[in-house]
Amino acid sequence: MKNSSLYKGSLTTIIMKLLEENGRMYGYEITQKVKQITAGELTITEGALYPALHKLESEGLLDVEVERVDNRLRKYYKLTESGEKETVNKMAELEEFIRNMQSILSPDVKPGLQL
Amino acid sequence: MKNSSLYKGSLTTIIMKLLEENGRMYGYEITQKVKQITAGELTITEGALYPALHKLESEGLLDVEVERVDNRLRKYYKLTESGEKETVNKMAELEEFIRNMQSILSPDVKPGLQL
DNA sequence: AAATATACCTAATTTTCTTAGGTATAAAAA
DNA sequence: TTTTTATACCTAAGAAAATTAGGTATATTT
Repeated sequence: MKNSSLYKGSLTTIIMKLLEENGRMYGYEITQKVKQITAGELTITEGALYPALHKLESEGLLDVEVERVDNRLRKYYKLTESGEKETVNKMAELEEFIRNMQSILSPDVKPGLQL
Repeated sequence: MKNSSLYKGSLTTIIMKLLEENGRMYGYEITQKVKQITAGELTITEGALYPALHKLESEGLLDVEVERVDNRLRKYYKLTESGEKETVNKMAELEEFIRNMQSILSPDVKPGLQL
């Protein structure tokens, strides 16, 4: 398999975190940034990315600005105010998720366990 | 939401790791163990669990033994040899996944970055 | 001239999960 | 004693989120 099934359900979180970090980004830029950050280990497919961006926009979490650069279209996305709030929640969920998965991975390091 | 969408795609990994740790377990026991490990934060629903167990069995990764305890049926699952090998892969994938998500979460702590 | 990179998109299908049921026994609470 | 909760299994319909496999178009590199 290319990407492990573990990445299922994480795309929205990834998009919002990148936009929080970088202010505004366009779709293709997001795919390249993820490749770079993960040293090529995670590839965001366009068939997943674009529908996800459109959904976030329709939910009012992202705003779009279309620009023409080098005679090619770019759709820049940025977080709305509501999107920024939701990003905070997403980050808390991600941290909790990682903690819980690490607890399963390392059964002797349970949260709150006295050693 | 009950469980964050981040857990999508992680159920098989969780099941196999628990079976690797505990030798053999039955379905209900798995749901309780996950609740316990995650301090109630993650709830495995039966509608997800049982189909997942049946799929792993049909793929030859799990073996089943049915036992009657207190006049109730229990289906004990354990890893096959092939299942044990696959669990090693799953654990590697989980560790890589966590590393990559942490890289996105903490953009200043990229893997291999000189600090 | 052809291939690769940039940049957007959608539609059909698959995977995985949620929701909402169902059956049955045992123990605890009202 | 009746009802609820816990134990223990199950499935089917639908939703969510992805994969796969296309499509269009321009710019750059081979």
